[in-house]
Amino acid sequence: MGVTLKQLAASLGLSPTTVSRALNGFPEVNAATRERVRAAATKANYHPNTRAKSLATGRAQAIGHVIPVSTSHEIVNPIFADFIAGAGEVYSRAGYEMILRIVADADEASAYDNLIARGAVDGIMVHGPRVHDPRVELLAGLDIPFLLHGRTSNVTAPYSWLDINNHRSFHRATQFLIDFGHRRIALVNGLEDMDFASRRRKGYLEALSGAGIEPDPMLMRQAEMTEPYGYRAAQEMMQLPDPPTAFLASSMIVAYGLRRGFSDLGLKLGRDVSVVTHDDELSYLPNDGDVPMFTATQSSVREAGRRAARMLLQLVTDPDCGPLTELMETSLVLGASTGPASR
Amino acid sequence: MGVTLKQLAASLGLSPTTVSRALNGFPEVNAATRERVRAAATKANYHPNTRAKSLATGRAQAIGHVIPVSTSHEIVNPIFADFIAGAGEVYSRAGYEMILRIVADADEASAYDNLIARGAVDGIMVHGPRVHDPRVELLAGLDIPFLLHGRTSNVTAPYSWLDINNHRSFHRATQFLIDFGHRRIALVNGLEDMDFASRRRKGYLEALSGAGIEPDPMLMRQAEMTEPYGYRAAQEMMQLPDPPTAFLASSMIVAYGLRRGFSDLGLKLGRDVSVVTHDDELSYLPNDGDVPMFTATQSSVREAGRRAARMLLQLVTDPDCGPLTELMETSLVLGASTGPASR
DNA sequence: TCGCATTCTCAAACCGCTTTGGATGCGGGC
DNA sequence: GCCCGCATCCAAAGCGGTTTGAGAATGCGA
Repeated sequence: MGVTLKQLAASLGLSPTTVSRALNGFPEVNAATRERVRAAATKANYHPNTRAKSLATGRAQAIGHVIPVSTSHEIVNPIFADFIAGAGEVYSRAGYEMILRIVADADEASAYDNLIARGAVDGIMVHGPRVHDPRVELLAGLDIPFLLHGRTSNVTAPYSWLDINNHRSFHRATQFLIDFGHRRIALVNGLEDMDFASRRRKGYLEALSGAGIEPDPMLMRQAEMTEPYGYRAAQEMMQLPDPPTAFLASSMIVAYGLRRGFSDLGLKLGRDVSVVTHDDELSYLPNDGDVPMFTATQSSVREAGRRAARMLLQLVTDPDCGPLTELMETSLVLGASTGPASR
Repeated sequence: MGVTLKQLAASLGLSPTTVSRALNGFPEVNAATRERVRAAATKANYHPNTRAKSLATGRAQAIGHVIPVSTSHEIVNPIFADFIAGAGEVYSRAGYEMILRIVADADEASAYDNLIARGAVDGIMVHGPRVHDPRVELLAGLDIPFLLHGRTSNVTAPYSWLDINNHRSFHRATQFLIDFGHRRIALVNGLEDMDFASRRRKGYLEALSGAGIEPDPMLMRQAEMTEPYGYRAAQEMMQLPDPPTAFLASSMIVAYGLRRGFSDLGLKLGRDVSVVTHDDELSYLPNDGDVPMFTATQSSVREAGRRAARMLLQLVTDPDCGPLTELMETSLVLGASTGPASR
């Protein structure tokens, strides 16, 4: 609907070639002409048609994000919003478009090759990798740059990823609770076929065994990370014959659920029972203030989005820059939700 | 990177024209030929290049979503994720791509005309409309179908929107509390330059005045809807000389904050103090069960996304189908957070 | 004044698809 | 036998840009 290059050229009495080169900064065009062209372009609100441009150049100038929505649970992980906000920032600055596909996880494979075969994107961001995730091999065979937010555990070939150190993070958190004298420590985890959750569990188990504590299956749960899940975990585990004195939560949302569970049981967080949660620093669930409400392993998923986007763009511009990987450490921030074991 | 139409045609000994028509279901092609083409296409994993196709047809087969992120607060409204999940479902079924732009609200205007001038999208979904929102007029002048999720209050010309009945919703909620004997009712609102928040406030005020209750500025707040905001509102308002006996919350997140505030004051929800909240039915904050935790004005934002997407696609396919509008009613669901005024 | 190297500009091909306007071959009615 | 209509297929012209390979204009030295 906008002005076309041809029209602009005609209005200036120049050829499309010259106008194109003028706008794209090629050296072989007179400085005065270039200025004249630039002025006319902004005046006419000329923007090159993306589709035409990318057809001609062969680059789509777009990155695809495929968000899986589990068909069984229909849950949209709230961290996507912040991650995407971070990534989006970087893309627009770099002149890239973000194209988003929401797919039921069953259709995911076809979503990728559809996206690629159609030439719609130059690169792909893979969300929510599972422990065994066929997508990595699928994408590796497809000859397009891609990057995982997270990792997967069954792939030997190198690939690009950005992840937080879930293992160390939960190892440290567990160790911290142990150092406070806790021995009955519960893990309220996300679904453990998700790679991040699986790593957290390993970190937790290693810390326990390092301290000679036998893991108790009654104290380990996994589920979709909703608030009521946290609530039920608190309620039910606290009624065990030998209840936990501390909890590890996989997200702030779950931690809120735990907190509500305790408060309904008349238990005070940080005194009667301790909680360490992972905190993705979602913008609407800030865990800050003079003393943050929760002791947390903290890492901004928004920042992760920014970094992941930058890495992926680098892979797109220079496909041979090799697999890029980044492991972000979390910080363990002391809040009001932890205290020494009382008994 | 995939097979091109030309290659496919060559491999079949046919012209590109025929192959194109065969695949697109034109009648002037022999049934046997068509089958042959189809078979070859699936075998070669042929997908038409989106950019080329849309260049040729003039339709982008894409819808743009512009998500404003307030520069001052850097808050990403969590409802976007669910709304977009709903819309995305509809788009993929209809063969449309969703392209997402995250923009600081200052740059929003330019984001729109950039998107359009580049011919990147066939339609635009407008998020988070404010009471006075220049975007509607801007878009109206741009000759592209668009639809607001929400409304704006300062525009006289008709435009397409899908909204929930915020006014009636909060009017009913307030009335419900009044019927329970509450007279000191607090409103913990979102930012009131947002249109939805402004309408909720009006509904609230009208119900109060209908009952002859003088609104008290001390009982009305507005801010970005975070959990700590709810917490502080509860803490501070309950320490007023004449504290409220009931609260209206603008979102589940705020309601959780309120709840935590009360519980820290030793007050029990539904007995000592009542809360009615709006519930967008976010997937990770379900308010259900035998007796939902909160009495709530309930409306699925996921479903809103689906409907809005369908409406927008209709506007795209038939631009003359006139401004489309839909006002979704919320249901007032009774939960455990409300009870008769005690004093 | 001419020749030649520099600048600057342009015509045309191309990216991968759709679509218009024929072309071809065949059978049937007259 | 001729002409027409129908069923199939195709060549070529776009869509709106970029890019290659030249051509025109200019400046300079000889």
